[in-house]
Amino acid sequence: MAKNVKLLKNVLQNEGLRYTSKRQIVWDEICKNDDHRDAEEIYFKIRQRGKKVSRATVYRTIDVLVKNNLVRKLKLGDGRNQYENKLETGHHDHIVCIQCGRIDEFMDENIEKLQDEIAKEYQFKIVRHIHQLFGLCRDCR
Amino acid sequence: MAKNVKLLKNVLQNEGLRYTSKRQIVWDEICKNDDHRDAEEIYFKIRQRGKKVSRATVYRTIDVLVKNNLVRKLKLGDGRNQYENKLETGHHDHIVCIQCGRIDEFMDENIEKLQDEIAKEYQFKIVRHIHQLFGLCRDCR
DNA sequence: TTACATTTGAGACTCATTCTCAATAAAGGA
DNA sequence: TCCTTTATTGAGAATGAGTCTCAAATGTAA
Repeated sequence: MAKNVKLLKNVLQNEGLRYTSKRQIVWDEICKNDDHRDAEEIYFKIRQRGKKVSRATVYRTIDVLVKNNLVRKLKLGDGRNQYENKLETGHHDHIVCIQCGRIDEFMDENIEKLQDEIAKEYQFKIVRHIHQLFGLCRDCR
Repeated sequence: MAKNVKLLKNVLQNEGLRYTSKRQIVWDEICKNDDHRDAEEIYFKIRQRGKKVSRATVYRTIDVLVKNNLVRKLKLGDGRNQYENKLETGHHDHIVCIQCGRIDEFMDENIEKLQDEIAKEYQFKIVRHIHQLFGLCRDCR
């Protein structure tokens, strides 16, 4: 957990922000779970654990973490955005079951390369991408 | 334009909905432009042309058109969703400039194939996908 | 510990989209 | 054409995720 403290301190320093207990609580909570959760779930889990951080601070902290690459923001386009920590996980995209909500992760080096080629062809300098497959998982089809 | 009438009538029949002048006005407006526009722009353009369709009806009609594959809904995740008609355009994905908002379209058969393989691997039956590249276009980099 | 600047929380606010429900319009028969 | 029934429409209210406000709380440097 000391690693998480250091990571957060770096990010905050980098942004010219203060290291605070509330921010640490939010970042800790996001690290406690490798799944995808929305801001509300994170907010509630924190309260459930007996700590107090306001919804506004949860959102504000997540923004900083996303901007600084500690957290991945998943816009699935229906309702709330989802968040996951990027601690050990390398880059990946998502495959989502539209029935049960299950989210798996995938990563394909070849697709990444093809993307780079497309960017070159269109003369774009890519800074991020979204690649999401939606369908029915093995249990729902 | 007779084609657009027929297409709409088919979709509405298919959905058990009535063919109405308002719905035709919305669909016509979406067909008049091959770009990506949000609901508000479509709504305003219609009023500008001297026709009257309420915002609610614009949204409701677009939903039907999206559901029935006449319109593609683009969720870029910042503010309003965008829509484009799918008339002559085959399947494609989008490459978006985060500076000027420019949206180009791309399509790569190989990426599509790789997606299919991923779906097979994860035992998903894919019904749709989102693939968006975000970056700086040639004029903004 | 002081002095100052930043952060926090509660709830107001935003804004795209959806909902409500009375008024209007389509469809099919007589 | 004129009803009758049923769906559609519009104006504005409601929704809901996320953002903003500002006074109170907390961090920081000296």
